[in-house]
Amino acid sequence: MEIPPKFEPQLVEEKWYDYWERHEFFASTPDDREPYTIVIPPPNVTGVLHMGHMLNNTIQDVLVRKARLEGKNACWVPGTDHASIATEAKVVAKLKESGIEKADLTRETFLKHAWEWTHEYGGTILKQLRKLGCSCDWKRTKFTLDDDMSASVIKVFVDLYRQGLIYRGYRMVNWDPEAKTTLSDEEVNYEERQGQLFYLTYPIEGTDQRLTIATTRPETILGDTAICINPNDERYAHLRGKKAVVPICNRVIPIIEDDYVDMQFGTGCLKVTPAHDENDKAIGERHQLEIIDIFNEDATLNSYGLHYQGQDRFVVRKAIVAELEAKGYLAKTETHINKVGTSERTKAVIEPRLSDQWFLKMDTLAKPALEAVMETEEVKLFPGKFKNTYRHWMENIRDWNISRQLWWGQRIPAYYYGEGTQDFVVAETAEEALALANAAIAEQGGSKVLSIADLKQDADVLDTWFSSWLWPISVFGGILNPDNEEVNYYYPTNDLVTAPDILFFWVARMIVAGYAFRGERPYEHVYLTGLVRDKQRRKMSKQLGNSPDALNLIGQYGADGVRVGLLLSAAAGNDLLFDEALCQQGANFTNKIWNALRLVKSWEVTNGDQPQSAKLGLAWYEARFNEVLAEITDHFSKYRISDALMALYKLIWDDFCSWLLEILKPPYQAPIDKKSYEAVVALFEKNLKVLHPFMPFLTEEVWHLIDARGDKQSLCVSDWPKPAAFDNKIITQFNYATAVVAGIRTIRKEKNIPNKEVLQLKELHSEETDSLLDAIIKKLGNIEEIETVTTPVEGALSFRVGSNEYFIPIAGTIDVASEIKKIHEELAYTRGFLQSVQKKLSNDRFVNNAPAQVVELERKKAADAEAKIVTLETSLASLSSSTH
RNA sequence: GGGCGCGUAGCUCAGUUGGUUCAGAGCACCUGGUUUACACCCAGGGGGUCAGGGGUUCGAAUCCCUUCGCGCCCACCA
Repeated sequence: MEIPPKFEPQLVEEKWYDYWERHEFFASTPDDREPYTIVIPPPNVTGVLHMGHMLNNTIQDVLVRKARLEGKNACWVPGTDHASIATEAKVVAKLKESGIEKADLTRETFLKHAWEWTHEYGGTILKQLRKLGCSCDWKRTKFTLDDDMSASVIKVFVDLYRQGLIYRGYRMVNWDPEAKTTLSDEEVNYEERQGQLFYLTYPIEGTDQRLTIATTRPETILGDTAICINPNDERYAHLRGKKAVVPICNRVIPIIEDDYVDMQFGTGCLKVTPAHDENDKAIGERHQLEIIDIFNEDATLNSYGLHYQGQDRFVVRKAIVAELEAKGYLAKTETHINKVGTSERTKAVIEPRLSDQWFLKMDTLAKPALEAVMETEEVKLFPGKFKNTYRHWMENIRDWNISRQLWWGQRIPAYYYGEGTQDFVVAETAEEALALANAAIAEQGGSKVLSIADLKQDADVLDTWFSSWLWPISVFGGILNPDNEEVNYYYPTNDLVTAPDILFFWVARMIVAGYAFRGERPYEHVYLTGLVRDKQRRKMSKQLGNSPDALNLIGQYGADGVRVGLLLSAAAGNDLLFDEALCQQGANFTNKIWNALRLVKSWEVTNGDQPQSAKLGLAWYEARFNEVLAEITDHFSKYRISDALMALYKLIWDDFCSWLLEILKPPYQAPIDKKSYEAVVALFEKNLKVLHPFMPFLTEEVWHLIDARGDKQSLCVSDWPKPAAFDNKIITQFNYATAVVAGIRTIRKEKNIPNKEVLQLKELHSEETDSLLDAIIKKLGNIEEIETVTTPVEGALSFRVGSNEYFIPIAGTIDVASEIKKIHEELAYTRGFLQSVQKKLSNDRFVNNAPAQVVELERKKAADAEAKIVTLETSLASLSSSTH
């Protein structure tokens, strides 16, 4: 069969992916085997594949494919997330483009548009994952808004409500005026900004005195309902019990006293605006202050804003400062750095806002999740450094605001039947709610009987994370049907692979949910990848335009090349500095393996004798393979995927290609013996098995070409090589031989002796070597004859390996002076080394305190060095005498 | 403001409980090489006061203290 000179990824990737899918190799159903389960971190349904996804999913695919090869029942559940804020924002923007405002649509019409959008773009990212080679069980694909997924969310909400863990509260929340919804604390980013601190003077009622307060938000004075001083502040003793007048709106407000006020900051007088600041709200509650909300939901001012009504808060800030200054209320202005909260999604500045919201009590729920990571280690984080961060968060967890003022998501199953804020019931269906509502009315002594039309369901939807925290359970139907075969078999899952930025949003909450709803961890290991950054360490982002197009990369370097490129630089938990050059390295590696295939396939096979060199080389590689396999196994157990790949990369490139294939390579146009050929094909196949999780397409193609029996099963369901004991001695011996070969090569290079020119080698033993090695040295050094000598050879170039010396006689004159110089240098180094070892050995405290084996080692080092010095001195003497 | 972590070759990073010639790997770089798998390659080579200083120890990249530089997380100071 003719093998093309180059590996063309484009030609084989689709072929093999179709083949895998057609044969349902990725499909999983419960059986007797040990399960291996991963649930995908569901990407945004309307998203496209970016570098972070590529990394995450490549790692997951490596783990899943390896488990599959190991004979486990591997199940990787794919799916997408409805991502309420992000998706709703996209839909709103798209509608706006066609001239439609969300506000003009009914909820039903809007949702119709959103679903259309979802159906149009929803499959994109999953198709892209196929291009990357991801071996998901596609028939299991789930979407967080699927009917059964939503039903699970609603059931959990109702259960938690009935346990008293969900409550409705009038609270200060993070308000995103652009998305017009609340955000959880985790969705707010704080940034330092240069702002200004304004000192404003307020008249004191009934006097001509004034007091001065400092504020960063002068526009909020219109919502002031008190001035607060510290009760211990003697400076302001005269203000006690008085009232102040708010400038511009001329409202009269009390002056109150509270310990909260820091006498050192600003002027020591604090304006209190309970509607727009969490601390002020707390003070307001302590002192029963009035609450005046001056903003509309888009953060323009409402009627309390007087002549500023309808204008944006930041516009008003400038304008009101000017007005205050003009009217003599502005004492001074200082620059001031403060932290400003912004929305993770829309980047809008967050407005603290009081509103009715739904909350989930977290303290008791969080406890088992904290213990699972910190104490029992039922859940292990990789790398472990994230444990501290996790603990800190879980120990200081606050109640979770789970309501969002959006339409895209699971609607809160609370039904209002009366005018009071507490006149509601919570139920999974409207019918059930009706029954509950009628019962509640009867209990309150009412006689009215309601119909479903009288119930008003809460307008808000649930936070997206309130659905995704159930993901590992709900994808197996474990919420609705807790004892079903699927969830019992696949849950708990094995590994979760995700980025650290959603450790709290998602990972921690899934652990909470796992213990809360199944009494068990959701997964055993959490592998936290780094963030993908560019070469300058900048985060990849659309705005910067520094994020390469994922599919373009695959087109350019092949899926295997991109996978290798990503993995090579992705130490767990470290940010990954993405450089396209790494994909090139990956592509080069595919080419290297391809050419190894072409070489092996080019050999003509006969029944001739197996050369000694081939026999030895094969035995060595067998041992070496097992040694590296053990290393790789160890790396995998520590989730050091990048190190596992690098070990394999070097094994194949250096040991297999550069050493073994060169040893086996028959002379030009000569055939190879059958025994060696079959052995090398078997070893090649073992390489492919271990390499398959990293480079699935290339390895599958080579697998079918290397030994084209025609009936061969797919590599992805073959078997992972069994770890085997290996012969350490042969590895040591072989290393000695390679050192001799390297010595010969160095001399060839230094003296410009072509590789083609056959040389003689003389060996002066001081330590015994295995003569079997000679075959390898001869072949790779292009040596005709190796002769053992007992005295240094005159008129020859020399080099040393260990304490043995090698001589290569060459025609023409030898530069004796440079040979002597070389030996002098080696001698100096070895003497220095011996001295430092002897110093150690003559130190009684070392000999007495160090472990015996360490001391023994030092003794051996000394003996070896002494032997080498003797060798060197003999050579030197011989060279010197030859000059006379 | 509090907490956590990092600083090793030009770059990205390994270096487990202090002890093999422990100062490493990959990439990059330098030199030479193309009739006979691969120039997407082969062979050879250079390169680091392990951030600085102090200490513990027979012995420190590794443990302790300190200085400098950097990153992340948490926090209501107007």
